[in-house]
Amino acid sequence: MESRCENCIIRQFNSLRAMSKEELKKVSDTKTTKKVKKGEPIFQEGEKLNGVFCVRDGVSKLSKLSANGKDQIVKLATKGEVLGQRSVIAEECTNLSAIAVSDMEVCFIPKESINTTLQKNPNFTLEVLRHMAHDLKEADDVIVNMSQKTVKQRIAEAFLYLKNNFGEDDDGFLALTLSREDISNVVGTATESAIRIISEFKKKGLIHTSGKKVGIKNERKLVELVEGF
Amino acid sequence: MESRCENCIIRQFNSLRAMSKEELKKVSDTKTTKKVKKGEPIFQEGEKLNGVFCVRDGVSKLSKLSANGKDQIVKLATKGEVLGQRSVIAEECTNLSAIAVSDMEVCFIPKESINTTLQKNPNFTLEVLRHMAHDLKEADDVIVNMSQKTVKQRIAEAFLYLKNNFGEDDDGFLALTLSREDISNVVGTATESAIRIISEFKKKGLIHTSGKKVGIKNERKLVELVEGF
DNA sequence: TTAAAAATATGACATTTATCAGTTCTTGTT
DNA sequence: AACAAGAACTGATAAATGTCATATTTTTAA
Repeated sequence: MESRCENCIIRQFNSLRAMSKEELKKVSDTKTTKKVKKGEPIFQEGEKLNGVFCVRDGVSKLSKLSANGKDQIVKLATKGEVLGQRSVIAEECTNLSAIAVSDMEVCFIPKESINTTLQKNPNFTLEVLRHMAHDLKEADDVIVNMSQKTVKQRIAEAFLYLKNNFGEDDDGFLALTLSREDISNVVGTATESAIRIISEFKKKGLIHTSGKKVGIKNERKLVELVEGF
Repeated sequence: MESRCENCIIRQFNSLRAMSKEELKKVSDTKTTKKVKKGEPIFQEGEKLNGVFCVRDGVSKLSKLSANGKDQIVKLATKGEVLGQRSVIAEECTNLSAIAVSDMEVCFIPKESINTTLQKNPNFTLEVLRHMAHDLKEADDVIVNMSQKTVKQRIAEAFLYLKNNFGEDDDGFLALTLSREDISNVVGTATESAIRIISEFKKKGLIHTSGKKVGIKNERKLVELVEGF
């Protein structure tokens, strides 16, 4: 059967590729595969995770509830990414919720498999470390964007990000469709403000929309906007 | 002499404690100690680092220049923290500048010592990984604060953070004194806005000031403010 | 298919924050 | 001690963003 980790291509994109044949076999024997419908949670902020989730298909938003009751989306995770790693490694409850933004297929890998490999396979640990170093750098960038760019710039950037990371469909719309609320939670603004700016972008010919779908029409101008004209 | 890593207490607070006796000896033989005056850089954004810096004394701000020419301070690093780890591990140029906020003493450890230990000592790698996992969580929190809290709340939180992490002096002022500009760069706002809010806090009896020094007068109210009453 | 619910959109207005211009206070230097 | 340079501060005003109310469209489910 093709659902053995040893044969899974997804693995090539994450730290699991540093596992040995035997380690992978063990993982494969203990893992379980699970389908998650759009809108359903994979896990919730504050939960104690018994393992990590490897995304085989679909996209998940990683978000954190703020004191004022709004969710802040910290990251969008797609095919190949491993969710819950941070909290399993730090042996803490997770600080983020993971909710499916599209229908998903994820593999659950019990933390024991991860932990014993971390203890025994320095290459694996190093690989995980490198991934986390990368995530940390991205988080730094997000901090700077959040505090130094205007909402308009952040929304423009979000669209460019969606295009670069998830591509476009045949009709030229962004392949990943987010609700206006999700967009506002990515850039950290009020939903109405996001909607207003999206309308403005449309009027100015930077994007085109159809329902909640958004397509990029003038990428150059969007880039200029992000960089401050 | 007491400047050998094996005897350095600072080490207890960071991932170096997971090194073996021999590894520490090697580190100690290759490390160099350096004094950095307040305001001087340890390294600058974009530099390629040939090693990491272990903070023995003093405080450094880690910041990133934004497109609009303002610095965003991402973290304040103090005694025991290791700077430059992320970029050495990811083998990338550093994404942050490190500038001394008070007079400092740091040890430079060449990356070779770090890398060989990462290859050979899984415990060390795991320890570094745990630290980075912690940093990542903190970064997530900062993102949420930046996007969901008002400037007023962020400044209040910054003062509480400074008290909790650096303590107070004998006269009840925060032990770490930051310029108004640095404060504004921590919370991501214009210097004038930060000053205005600090004046307001003073009028309301939440803090007291003397020159650039700030002391917390009513911690409870500050906490309430951060949490949104 | 249609009614109800949810999401999107828009307007009016309040609030927050940035910007610019200028003054006063500190600090370090000679 | 005097002065220059840089911080800190204040006011006036503009710009950005949030909030609330309401209309319209889209989606969902009976």
